[in-house]
Amino acid sequence: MSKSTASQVINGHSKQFRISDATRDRVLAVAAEHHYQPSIHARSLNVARSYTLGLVVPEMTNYGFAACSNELETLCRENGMQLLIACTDENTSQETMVVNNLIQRQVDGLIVASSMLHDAEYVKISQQLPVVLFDRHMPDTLLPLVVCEAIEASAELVARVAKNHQDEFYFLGGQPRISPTRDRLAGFQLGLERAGVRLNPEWIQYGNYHPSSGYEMFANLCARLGRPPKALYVASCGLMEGVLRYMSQHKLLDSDIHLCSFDDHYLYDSLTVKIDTVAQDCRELAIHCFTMIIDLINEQPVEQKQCYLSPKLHWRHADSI
Amino acid sequence: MSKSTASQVINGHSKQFRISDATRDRVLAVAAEHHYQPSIHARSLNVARSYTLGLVVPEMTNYGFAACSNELETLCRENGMQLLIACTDENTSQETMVVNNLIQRQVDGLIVASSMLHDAEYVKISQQLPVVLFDRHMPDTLLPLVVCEAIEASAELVARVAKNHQDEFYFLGGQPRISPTRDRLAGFQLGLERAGVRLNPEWIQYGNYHPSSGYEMFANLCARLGRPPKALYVASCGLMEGVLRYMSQHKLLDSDIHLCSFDDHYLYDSLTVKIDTVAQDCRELAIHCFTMIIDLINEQPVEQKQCYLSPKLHWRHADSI
DNA sequence: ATGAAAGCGCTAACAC
DNA sequence: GTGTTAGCGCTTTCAT
Repeated sequence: MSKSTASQVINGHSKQFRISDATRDRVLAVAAEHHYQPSIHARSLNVARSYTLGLVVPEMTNYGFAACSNELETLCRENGMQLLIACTDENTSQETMVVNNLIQRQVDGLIVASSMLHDAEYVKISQQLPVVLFDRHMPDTLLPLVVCEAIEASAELVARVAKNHQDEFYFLGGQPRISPTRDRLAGFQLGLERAGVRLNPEWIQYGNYHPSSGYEMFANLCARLGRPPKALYVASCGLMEGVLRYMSQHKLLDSDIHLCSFDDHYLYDSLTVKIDTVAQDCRELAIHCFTMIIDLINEQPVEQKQCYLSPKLHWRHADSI
Repeated sequence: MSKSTASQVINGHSKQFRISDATRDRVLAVAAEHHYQPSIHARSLNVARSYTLGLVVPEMTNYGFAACSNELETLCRENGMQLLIACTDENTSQETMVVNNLIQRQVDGLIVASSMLHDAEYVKISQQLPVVLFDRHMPDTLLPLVVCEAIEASAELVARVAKNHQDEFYFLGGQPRISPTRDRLAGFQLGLERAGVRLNPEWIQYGNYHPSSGYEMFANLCARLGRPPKALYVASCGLMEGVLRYMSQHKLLDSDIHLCSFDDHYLYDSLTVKIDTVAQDCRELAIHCFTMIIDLINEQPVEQKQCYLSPKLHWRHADSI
């Protein structure tokens, strides 16, 4: 019994190599008896694949990314792959570093929620290995991507709320040039327009996607107005965290501000402050990312390289419904 | 210039192999020019190390585990290692599977928040590679571990609250036999005792650490009493999620129930319901896990193999202070 | 101070 | 049907 025979059996190629059932069983028996564990590294060295997938996210503590990571981990595990997660802290140079790290570890594919403004880096990388952008995308990029459709959903949310808030409706966003901010702002503007509300440019505030930035922007707003705003659209869950912290510290939680936001969180159900949200479906996002990257890795045709998922609106204000 | 010389230089062993500065620079120049990336798999195959660490957690969506994972990822990255995260869904057979997976990937060490009742499996594994238990531990285990001290902290919390709630004080826990439940219950009992309150065995409810279990236990409790309990200690953040969901659905969020729990969450600051908590420090937990496992991997002496960290109490009720 | 050679454990091509 | 062989890219030992 030789190594190669054993190898074929272990990899389940016994059929196509016409190996007799007898020897196959013998191999399997010996393997089981000796608790044989094939060396992934030797295998990877040979076949030039690592059976790993790289996932790059800003932070794992953000509930949405945690949920996506969790789903992707499950999908990977069920398919004999291992997920390698790396965090960028929303920092582009750190992003470059972690991506290089993952490539050096020879990940078979890369799923990235990028903080970069341009896709240049990933266009180059994608000549080397499959890349799928998710959650965020760069303007005019041709790279495969999976994101939630933010514009129409935000517009719908905002339009309905704006009906009751013609005079003021503020917007807190992250970095102005990345897609989540741009799209959510575009939706916000579109929503106002549809409600027949003329946008006051002073309503728009930019920061970054750290909770502290949400806190700060909201604090500034309150200082400027001398009171909390009457209606506010917050562009993400992380920013909302900061807003809520400020409100809680300043006893504003039962002021009659109309809050709405992109991203849902289960604890929003338990707040006195009602928050209407655009809720992304993380499981769906994860499944699409996974099947797309796997198809790319296996060089199977991908029918739709750019996938926009429809989020659901989650209404919590009685008067919004 | 030969492969071996290059190898020495790349690995920074030029000194101890008495390689001339001239050749060293030449090697480095060529490497840079060709964007040379050493193959981790070839290296791993040779030195029988993968420069990866396995982390096993019940779920990444649990805020505490997400935070710990995030911290550990950063620590690994800063030290040239890669974190491999796997989820068990609180399921012991899945735990066995993911652990085997990680071992097969030849992780250099394993950090585990185990759902198992016994340490047998890990005792065996730890003969093969370093294992550190974290967050949870098995009774009488001698394995290295890093956990938060739960008994004394819970007792302190509960004792103070029980002063005002002599007549009833309920406890919702997870699986009765795993350490988080046992320790937190022990603290609860101790706290009552210190407050001079006699424990009514009916106050104690067990489930598992899924939010749905918290919901269900709380629903049962309300049904039994015909009203929400006056004081309640919830053994974890995940269970509290379920409790809050029930309260929100049944408009109980401004009832005068005194809630307290193990595990803190930033959104608790924004709830009308006040929750006093025992707050674990994830960063500290992560740092201790990391340094311990690295020392074990490098076979350096570990001064303290079982590390109990002191959590902080986070008071939100005015009358508790 | 540098190079040659063996071998880590596996897979794939090819010979028998 | 099964065994032989070469080589994946690296590190380490030993000879020069």
